[in-house]
Amino acid sequence: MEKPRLSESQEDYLKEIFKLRELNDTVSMQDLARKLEVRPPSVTGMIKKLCAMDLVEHEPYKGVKLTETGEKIALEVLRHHRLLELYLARHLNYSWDEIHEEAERLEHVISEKFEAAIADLMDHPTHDPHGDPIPTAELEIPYSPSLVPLPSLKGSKTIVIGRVMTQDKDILNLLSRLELIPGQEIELIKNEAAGIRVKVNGSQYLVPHTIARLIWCGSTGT
Amino acid sequence: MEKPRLSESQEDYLKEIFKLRELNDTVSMQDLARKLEVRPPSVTGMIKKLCAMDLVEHEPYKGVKLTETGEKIALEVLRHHRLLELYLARHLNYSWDEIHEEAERLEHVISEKFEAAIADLMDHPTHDPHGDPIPTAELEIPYSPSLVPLPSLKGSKTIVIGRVMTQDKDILNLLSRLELIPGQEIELIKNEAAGIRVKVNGSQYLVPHTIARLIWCGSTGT
DNA sequence: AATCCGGTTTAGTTTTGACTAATTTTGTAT
DNA sequence: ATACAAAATTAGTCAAAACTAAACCGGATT
Repeated sequence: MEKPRLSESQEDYLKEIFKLRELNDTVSMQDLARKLEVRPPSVTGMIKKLCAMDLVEHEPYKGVKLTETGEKIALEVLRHHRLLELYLARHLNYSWDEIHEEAERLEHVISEKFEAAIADLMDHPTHDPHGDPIPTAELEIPYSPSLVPLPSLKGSKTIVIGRVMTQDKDILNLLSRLELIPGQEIELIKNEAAGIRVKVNGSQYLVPHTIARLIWCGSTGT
Repeated sequence: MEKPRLSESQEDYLKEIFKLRELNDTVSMQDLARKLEVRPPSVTGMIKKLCAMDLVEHEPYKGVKLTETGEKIALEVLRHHRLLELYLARHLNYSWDEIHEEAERLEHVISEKFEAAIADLMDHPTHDPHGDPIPTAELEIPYSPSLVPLPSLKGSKTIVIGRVMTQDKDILNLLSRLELIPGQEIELIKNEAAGIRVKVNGSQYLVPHTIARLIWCGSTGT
């Protein structure tokens, strides 16, 4: 099975299927259409092609999942994306909310050489600035400490942010200004009706539930 | 006149027209077809579209040239390309013969932010590793010392390589191994029938005329 | 002046990946 | 059991950018 050259679209489909699978366990045409910003018939059409290439399996009216080969490719793209995000942040002074957009375009065009060069330069990091795991060069997903969404936590304690699961620029921008970013220790004050009250570096905020559920936390380095 | 969003193909056409214009002063469909690795009818077709967008002017059966707007865009792409080449060489340890290929793909997808970031990082360089001038942020072509092709030189003297005008990987690879690269001082020995005899860092080579005419030289820093 | 030939253009086709409109399926609610 | 609504699929269209084959200039040669 030699390696077929995929279009950027096709890579995006595979990547998105992979990411949706992590959350939903069944991936619908509609979810894909929303994420990829295309209409459902376009998705059905593309899925058919990917099916013919043995990159996905499709039960009509049920859902899609990646084949072994499809997942490999998705992980390659994801590795490019996340290495690039970290690289842009660390070496080119990109702010937290700008990195996604640029990486989204670059991920499809960098060579293996480029990938290896920036991975070397950054000492083979395991997580990107949003806390997302970066697949290794062998396309394994690295170990991550177990995390839970902020709203699921009870009582009041000190925790650390592990991952922020959105790529919405405005939300990211807001969170970065509040320093609600991976690695940050925060103090859980109270779970109120309107949101979750937290203390960050001395400042106290009420984080609305809609935003709080995007923030995944773990216990502080014990 | 608002800024139209161009496809990568279209950017390549404009860039190539600009580069050919520097050499030939009239740009034929065939030259373009060769450079872009496309058939002549494809060129005619695309030129028509670019004409309709007021990016080029076309005298049928004569040739094309860029309009003001078209040239601006060509210079933008060229700036991206040449900044990227230098960046890859300086910061990601790319070898001299690898940079062109990668820059060729990246030039179309990097943002203004990326461009500015690497330009800053490198202190706003004026020439890329091949000695080609890098258009400024304002899209002016920077001053370059005047150069002449190696075969046009008579007598025996010491000169400095200013520019190597090819992007053929094999030739670049050869030249870099002989250290025949911009900035290098070389000693002109003799213009023979088979080529030009030069001395570089103590080693003497016979450079065939086909290759010698790609090497442009200036006088050593007086 | 007529011819010829290389370069250019026209005409028509293909592929890719989107779209809309119409139809079909599936699961749920009556 | 039937009907309905949401989701998925089919059928057919469009635009971009390439292609081939065929027709068409226009400058050099005779």
